[in-house]
Amino acid sequence: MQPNILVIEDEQSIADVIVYNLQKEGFIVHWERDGRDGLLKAQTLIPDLCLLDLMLPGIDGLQICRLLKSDARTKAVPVMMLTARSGETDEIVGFNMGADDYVTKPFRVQPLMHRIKALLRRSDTAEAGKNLLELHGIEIDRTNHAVRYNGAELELTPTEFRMLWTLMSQPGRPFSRNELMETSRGEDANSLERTIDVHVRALRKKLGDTTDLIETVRGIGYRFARK
Amino acid sequence: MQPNILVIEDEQSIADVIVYNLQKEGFIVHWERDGRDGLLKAQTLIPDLCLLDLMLPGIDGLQICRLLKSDARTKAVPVMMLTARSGETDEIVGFNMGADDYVTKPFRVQPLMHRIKALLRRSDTAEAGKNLLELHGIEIDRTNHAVRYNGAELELTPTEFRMLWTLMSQPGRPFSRNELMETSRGEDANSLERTIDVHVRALRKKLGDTTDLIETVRGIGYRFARK
DNA sequence: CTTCGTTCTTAACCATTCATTAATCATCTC
DNA sequence: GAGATGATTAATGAATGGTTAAGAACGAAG
Repeated sequence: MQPNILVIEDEQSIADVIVYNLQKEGFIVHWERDGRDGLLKAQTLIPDLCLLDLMLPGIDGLQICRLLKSDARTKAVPVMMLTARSGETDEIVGFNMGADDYVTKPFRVQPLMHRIKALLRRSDTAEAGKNLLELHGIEIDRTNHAVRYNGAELELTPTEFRMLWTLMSQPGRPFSRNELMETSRGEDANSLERTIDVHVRALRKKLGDTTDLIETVRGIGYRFARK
Repeated sequence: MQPNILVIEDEQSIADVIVYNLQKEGFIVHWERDGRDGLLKAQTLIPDLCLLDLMLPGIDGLQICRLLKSDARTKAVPVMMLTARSGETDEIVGFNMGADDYVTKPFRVQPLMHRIKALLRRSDTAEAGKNLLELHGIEIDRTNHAVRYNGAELELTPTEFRMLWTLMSQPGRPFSRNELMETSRGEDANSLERTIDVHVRALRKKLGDTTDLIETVRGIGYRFARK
């Protein structure tokens, strides 16, 4: 299972450390340095966790957090706040704003990683089934990294697996090729659009070409059939 | 079976809520309000899980946790920390002290219950009750540090043994190389990825190369075959 | 303290699989 | 029908995993 983590942090040096370590832990990492961009990203990507700096250009972290928590789509995304100052109001307000946990700068990396994992674990069990999606006889299981189609196990490559997960996580919603690539590969997703087509082709083939569960939305991208 | 849960918490109001809800879930609940008493209780009772407040009269929670984890009898008891403030170093140390999970106050009851159950589930196979696992003719016995394959005793090195235990504790779930290394070597697992491959290779060889009980999950890690 | 044997790790190399690209064909839209 | 967009295929190169052997680290015994 490789959860998507969105990091919204303007300080390059801090972001670097965080991103590097998250990647080392096997997460797919997305980094936005501006508050507004971060919010937009969160709403399209719907990450598994959002790591959010309190002080940001654009909008400040609290605003973002509040907006995330009041939007039905992102309501369930656990938010970990990164606050510059320890103590006082900032922090307390952080919790009223709906942040699920927070860490004060300066922080050490290892504990931060632990807490991120703990937070993910927490939200996993809380809304059980977040690691298992099922629709149209397709079952995708992130815990066991397995896909079954009408009971039969399918062998997917890592990229295919992540793309299918993305598509199935929001059935009916079309994803641009870029979005698809980013949710499966993270930040540094710079490939030609045809590349994604090839992966879709492979997926369709493995799912059996008969019923097209992955639909093409001309001019936009692809989507998983809702019904 | 009704697991024993030891709650060490000095605030009456909080303890009430926790105890009430745990009982409602069918657990046998023990409550100590003082740190020192709690420690003694833990050592005599050996509960299936210990819910531990960070700030306590007597000894503080971290001390207790550390003592629990350094005592052979209570080493395996999963500890869930209850911390007053998030973000502080206190907490961060909490993980270094060996706590298995933690929750920050104020907490909501339902998620706490979920996480307690999750922690129990996790440690059922991994830690507490079970010291013997059996699957596909392989029998691994932690008390005697012995492995049998179709009756025949296998000679495994310590690392191989721990890795096999980890893998078999959750058949079907793939473990990243990092996870595998951490569970067999502890926190500071700092080795190349090939190192793990070498151990897997050795394990596979000893298990007989014919049927691959340890499966490779490309891009993720390894898992023990579920079926 | 040295020696020996075991176990763990590293490094180097090989094998396989996967992602990407490019090239060509098909289909849709205006 | 022309231009744009998507589908398909095969080729390549990069990423990933497998394997082996050598030597570092550790511990036990002399």
